Amino acid sequence: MQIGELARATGLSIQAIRFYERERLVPEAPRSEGNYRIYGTPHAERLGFIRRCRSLDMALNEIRTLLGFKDSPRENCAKVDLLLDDHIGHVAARIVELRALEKELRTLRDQCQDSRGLVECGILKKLSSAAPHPVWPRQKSHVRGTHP
Amino acid sequence: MQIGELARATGLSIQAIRFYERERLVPEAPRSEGNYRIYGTPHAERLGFIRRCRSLDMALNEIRTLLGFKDSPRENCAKVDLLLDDHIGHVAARIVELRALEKELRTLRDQCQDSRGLVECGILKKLSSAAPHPVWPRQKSHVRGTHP
DNA sequence: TGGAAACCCTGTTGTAGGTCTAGAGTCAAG
DNA sequence: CTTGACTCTAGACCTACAACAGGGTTTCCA
Repeated sequence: MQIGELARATGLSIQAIRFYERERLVPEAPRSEGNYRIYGTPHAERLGFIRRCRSLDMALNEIRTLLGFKDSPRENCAKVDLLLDDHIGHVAARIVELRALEKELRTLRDQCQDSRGLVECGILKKLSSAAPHPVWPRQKSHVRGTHP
Repeated sequence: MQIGELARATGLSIQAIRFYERERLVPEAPRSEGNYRIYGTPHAERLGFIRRCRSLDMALNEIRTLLGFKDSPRENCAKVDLLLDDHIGHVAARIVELRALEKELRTLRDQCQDSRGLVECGILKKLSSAAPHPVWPRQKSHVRGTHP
């Protein structure tokens, strides 16, 4: 199987597959005579695992850890739990943050009565004035905002 | 006012202020004899505006647009509304996504009964098997995930 | 007068998770 | 022999800064 077919099979992009190889999440694929990467089902399965983890929004380092657990099955299952609990915690925290943010944005949005001139635009006025409560220090958490 | 004092006043980092200047979100500050940037209250106000927008998780491009509206007050207030509505939409959509994600993670988490050996770890088993429903194509939306 | 501390400057590199492009090589069909 | 589909590598680009290196400036105190 060449990389294009593998990409279609896994739903990953060709560049993503090469990227994961560079990042050592998957072993280097053997090459054909013409230097094309050749894959088998084990590769496809491992990449499927990665894709499912990514669709759960895990970081590559978390996935790396999980793959390590899979690769050396002497470890304890509890560590997998811990990683997942950790990740769930981050997701839940981000949801709380975003809900507060949405509320604040809707309040701001309601400042605009209708399409009167910009000079009186309540939204810009609010954004220009000092914050009623101290603005939070920018998030340093493991949790991203709303832009990709 | 030097850049450090301005940073303390606005709650931004010094690097962020210089970054916003390079990105032309604020005009270039005049310099002192020793080539230090010198700021006045208009700079502080503009940077405060930017900071409040950032704390609402707006992208720099959205902020640039808002600043443009402020700078040329001939435009219609309705455009500000539209931008904000758009942004609220993205935030709301991300919340929906993250809630589905959290649910899926908790289901996965429940696969682990207790600390039995890795070979039988239900979580890894689930992650290894094909997805029950087709995994969503990776998000291309304007909305970030859970890692910063 | 000299030196330390605190401040500032520019420029470069790194972050996460890839995408996109350029320029070149490979392979099968017509 | 050529076309088109596929692949290769290397490097730039994206966001919104943070961190650092290697220097200059200003001020205070002995």
